[in-house]
Amino acid sequence: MANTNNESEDSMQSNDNTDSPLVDEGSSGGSMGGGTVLKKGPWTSAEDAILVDYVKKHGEGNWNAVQKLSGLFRCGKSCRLRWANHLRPNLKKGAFTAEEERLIIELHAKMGNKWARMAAHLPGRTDNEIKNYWNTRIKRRQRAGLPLYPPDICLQANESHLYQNSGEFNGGDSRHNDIMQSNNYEIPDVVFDNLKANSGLSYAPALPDISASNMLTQGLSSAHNFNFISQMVHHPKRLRESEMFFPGFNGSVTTALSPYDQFQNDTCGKVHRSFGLSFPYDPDPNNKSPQHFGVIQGSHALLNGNFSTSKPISGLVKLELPSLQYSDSDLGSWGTSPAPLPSLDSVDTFIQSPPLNEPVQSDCLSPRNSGLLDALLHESETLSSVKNHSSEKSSSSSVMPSEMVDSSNLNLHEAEWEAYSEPISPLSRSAAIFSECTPISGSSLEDAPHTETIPGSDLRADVVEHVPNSGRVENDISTRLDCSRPDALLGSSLFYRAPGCGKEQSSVTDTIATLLGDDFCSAGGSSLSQGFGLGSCAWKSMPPVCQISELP
DNA sequence: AATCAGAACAACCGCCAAACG
DNA sequence: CCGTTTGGCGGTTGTTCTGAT
Repeated sequence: MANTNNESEDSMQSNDNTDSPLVDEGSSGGSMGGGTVLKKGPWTSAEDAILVDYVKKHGEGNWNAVQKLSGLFRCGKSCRLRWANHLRPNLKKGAFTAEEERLIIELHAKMGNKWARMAAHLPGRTDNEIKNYWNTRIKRRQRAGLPLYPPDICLQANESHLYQNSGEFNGGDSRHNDIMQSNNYEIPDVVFDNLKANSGLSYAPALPDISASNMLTQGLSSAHNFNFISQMVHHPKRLRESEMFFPGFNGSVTTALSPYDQFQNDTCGKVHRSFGLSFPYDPDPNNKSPQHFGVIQGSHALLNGNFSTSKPISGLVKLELPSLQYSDSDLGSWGTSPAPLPSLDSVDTFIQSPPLNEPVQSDCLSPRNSGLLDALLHESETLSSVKNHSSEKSSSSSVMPSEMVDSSNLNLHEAEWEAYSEPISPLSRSAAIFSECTPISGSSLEDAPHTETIPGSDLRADVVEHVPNSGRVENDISTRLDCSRPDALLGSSLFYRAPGCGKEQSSVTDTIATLLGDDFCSAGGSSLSQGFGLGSCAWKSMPPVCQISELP
């Protein structure tokens, strides 16, 4: 800040007040605005009072008039910010709740750094709060060597980022590239590097079937996403304006959110499902409702979450590969385990410590923790089967539940997509497009809740069965959400280095090829293979997709 | 008790787009 | 149609607080 001294309005207000409550040049670096010295730096309570009074009298807006009408020596911008972030009524102060945190992550996975939009989904919260929270979280995870998103949604997150890069998401706003980069700064090294370096390792425990399916879905949907993107590329407006991108998501979620309480009760569940992940995502020790995670999401989430001690196995390795191959029983165990999220510190510790052998890691939360090697072997085995099936892909009833779900969902949700899409929105059409890519993830997500009560062993079956049949709105929403993520491709990490959509995409292709080659080839069921194993189908479909995206 | 690192928070800056004249 | 103003958004920076060493 410009001024080092002052008080933060609340605690230090007194000093400034001694003089003119409004102008305190000494402490705050002032700026000349039209000859007047505009105060900068922390606001004093006196200033706040003036601003509040001003808004009461004149209402919000016309912030530049504040100085003239109220005598407050602050620029309009500063006034607006102060009002929006601190003085505005109905502001929710205090730490984010577990639900909010989870929602933020989910939203970020879908939207990227669209703080304002995200704030719209969090009543009483400001974009600045969310931004700060996120940035802090990023730092934390970066430090911990963890991927930006929980394994469950990691791919989704990447997709969203990719999406942004592609320009679709943000309407080609160059700024988003920056955002992406900012986000990616972490992902690339962590995820990407992990992919290559750790291809051999699988972070099996991380993803339960569901999550795996999600990931797969993403991978599968990625192609769709590209298509979507290519179509969407033409939209001149910012993404912001086209929120309908996620008609289902925004609509349902937003509405649900309005009443926060309701949101917590109802929406959360929906959202979680919709995202298909109920990831426990955040290592945040603050999580107040572990039960949440423990149950639905928890089933995967927590456990698979980055936090599970089991995951961190070999350092950064784990990129969150989906492990669909896990036995249901495993899943069940996951779901049931109410274990609290490990703190980041613990994570760090694991990372630093080597571990495959460490029994400790394996056991705790993650189901697969019994051993990475085991997991790898298991995965490799599965992988082989997966590959076989993958060729047949989603359309067929492959072994992969996720795929099944996808295919089923594709048709299933299309109508709903449209329904959710804004009639007005030019993008409504996009909804349909998305619907095509309907993701498995959605299904997985959705099911997560369902499976919640169901024994882990039944989980997969459940997914398969329910998804197609269920016309549940929630499920749909979730599906949409996933679909909505046009950006979705497997990992922004894959793309991040290449600026520009076309380049990115092409680079993606190359990267994919490389990854496939290295990773898939990597002996013994590489974690990647498993990660993409599911997605092997998706990968296969990728090339065409890329080409499409490259089209003008 | 002192120091340091990290987290959390607040505010500013620059850019962009819509609104307005 | 063009230039200016205004509002909004996202990124960055600075300060303070807190916990660990």
